[in-house]
Amino acid sequence: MKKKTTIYDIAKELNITVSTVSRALSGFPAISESTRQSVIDVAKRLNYSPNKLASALKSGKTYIVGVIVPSVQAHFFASIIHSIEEGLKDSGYRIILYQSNESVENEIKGVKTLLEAQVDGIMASMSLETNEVSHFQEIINQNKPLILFDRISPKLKVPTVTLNDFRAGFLATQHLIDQGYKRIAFVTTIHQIQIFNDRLEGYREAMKVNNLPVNEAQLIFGGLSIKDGRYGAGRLLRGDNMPDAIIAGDDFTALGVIKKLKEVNLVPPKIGVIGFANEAFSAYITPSLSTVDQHPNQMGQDCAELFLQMIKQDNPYDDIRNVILEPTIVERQSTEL
Amino acid sequence: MKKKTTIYDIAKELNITVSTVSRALSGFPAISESTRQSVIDVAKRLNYSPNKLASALKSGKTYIVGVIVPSVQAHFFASIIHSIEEGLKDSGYRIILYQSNESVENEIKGVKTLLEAQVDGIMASMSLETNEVSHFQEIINQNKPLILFDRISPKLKVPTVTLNDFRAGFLATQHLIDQGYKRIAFVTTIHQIQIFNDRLEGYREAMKVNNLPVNEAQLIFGGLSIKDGRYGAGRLLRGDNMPDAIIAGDDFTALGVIKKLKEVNLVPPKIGVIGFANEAFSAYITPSLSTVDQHPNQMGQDCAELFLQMIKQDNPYDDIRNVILEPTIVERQSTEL
DNA sequence: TTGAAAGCGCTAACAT
DNA sequence: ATGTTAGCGCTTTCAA
Repeated sequence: MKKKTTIYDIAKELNITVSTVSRALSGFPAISESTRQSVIDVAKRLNYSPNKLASALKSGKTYIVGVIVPSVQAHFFASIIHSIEEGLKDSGYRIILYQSNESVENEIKGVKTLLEAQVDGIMASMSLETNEVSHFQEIINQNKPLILFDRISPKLKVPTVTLNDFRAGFLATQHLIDQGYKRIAFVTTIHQIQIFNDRLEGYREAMKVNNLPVNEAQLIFGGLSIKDGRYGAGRLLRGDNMPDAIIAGDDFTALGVIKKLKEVNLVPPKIGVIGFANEAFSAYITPSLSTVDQHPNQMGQDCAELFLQMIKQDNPYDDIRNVILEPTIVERQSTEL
Repeated sequence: MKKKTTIYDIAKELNITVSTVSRALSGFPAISESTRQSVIDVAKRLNYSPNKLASALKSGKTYIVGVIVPSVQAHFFASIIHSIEEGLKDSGYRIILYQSNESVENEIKGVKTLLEAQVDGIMASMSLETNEVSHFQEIINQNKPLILFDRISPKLKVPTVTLNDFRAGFLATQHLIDQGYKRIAFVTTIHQIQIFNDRLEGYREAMKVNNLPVNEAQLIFGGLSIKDGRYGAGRLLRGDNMPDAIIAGDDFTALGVIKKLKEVNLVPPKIGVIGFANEAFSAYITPSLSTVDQHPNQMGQDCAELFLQMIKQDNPYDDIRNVILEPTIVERQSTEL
């Protein structure tokens, strides 16, 4: 391995100084076209590759944004990440990904790691476990942009991009009611995450305006996963006054619910099932799953925009915007009574 | 925003020098327990957070590994990433993700970006478009570990982790034959990627040892996606001597094939369908999809191990190991004649 | 056990 | 248009 070329090597080669080289390479205007060209030529010949670490250390800007998500395995988050990248790429910002795997501990470690890596800002969606948010506060203290999306906390006064989750819960419920379902159960998470509470409230509201009773025994609080869906459905089947429809906390949970229902020959839409997130598989399972589209691509795009705006301001938290997207119902077979 | 605390602030506070602070913080042995403790106390009090950029610049090690994958949206790659993280975390290495989105151009940009960010090594799975591999050569020239997984190139003499893809193709075919299928078609990619060629060769071999003819008109070379699967199945249906089973290049393609077959009432297993990768949805579609498990978790773990071994050696390319995993057939309804 | 000092590769204010 | 120079925050050799 030959030692890496630096701007000093280029400077020596051309008998000029490093500052000239630096300027030539970074597109500084006040420089003669001929020097610029020769610098670029020599750089190419010596196979020069800039050390962004050094430049970042000096300039204080890494052009890297940290993104923290519960998991990339959910199509929902994968899509958001994709559009964040898309929305950022023209401005030269890159992202570095950190997965919390739904653990606060990992999330705290993530914030720490990203901050130590001197990222220029952080975008995050919280883990299910997250109650306490002081680790995020540190980002704000450093006056670096923090943007929360989807799973946010009201304790943090930062720009956010979310779905109107109350409305999402309302629409999902109203859709079931419109299809003729009446005894509607809800299988959701036990964790105190705002968006899940909002959805539940939306559900209550829809039941109320339609003069339908909410059977509190049919609100199942557990986890969100295929397994939890099976379990939740099982409990509902064993209870009195069986529901005729089930709203599941997300599409994975809905999948578990459906599996359980199939086993006891109550294949949807015999019992209606609707989920949230419009996962990749939801259109392809049988029966296909009705769900609520949360517009991940729009979310990612908005995150990117908010970030770009924040770094333009002298104080990123001068003008805190909270973007709220409207959910869309995706009607499929599982609710097609 | 108060200025960030540095080791100088801590040093001043305690009337010692930065070198002592640095040593105290990095677990240097020859230091008195009392100084170490007071340094740690003050660091905490001043809310010190190390600048890894500076430390990396000086030490030449970022403890970051770049990972390049075609897309995180495929469960297969998401699983690999997850186990790479898992396998690396005890050694203090973090990963930064780069998606090529199946474009060579992006892939080249990815290598460049990661190298400029001074990552300590790179793990990559190539885009479908990649033929020319000189951009990867640069990593080797810098004497940094490069590990290729799944989609590799024989042009690069580096450690690899792959599936025995010849065997995968063979087993998939043999499975169909064992189920009683005889006229077996293959829908795969037009791109010259080794693993896809190997699978095709495995298929040919299995047909041969079973004395079954290969109908060259029933080898469809196109893309790999739901859309491509539909298209491929369509072409096969319109041809003479319709196949009684179809091997699809991956599970997404298989999904497209199944959708098309359902439309014409040839629901698998009436026509057998098998895919590759055991995607998340494959168990849940109807009929559930038989597929080839490529052991992504094992792959990720092996990548991490190879990397850890490479950085331990003085020359990372001293002892090039090529790990080959054995595929496993996952039998489901789509081939259950 | 601790200190002094050089320097990683780059940028940018100031000077010419 | 180009040069000089002082760091960014840290690690590490050498000396004490």
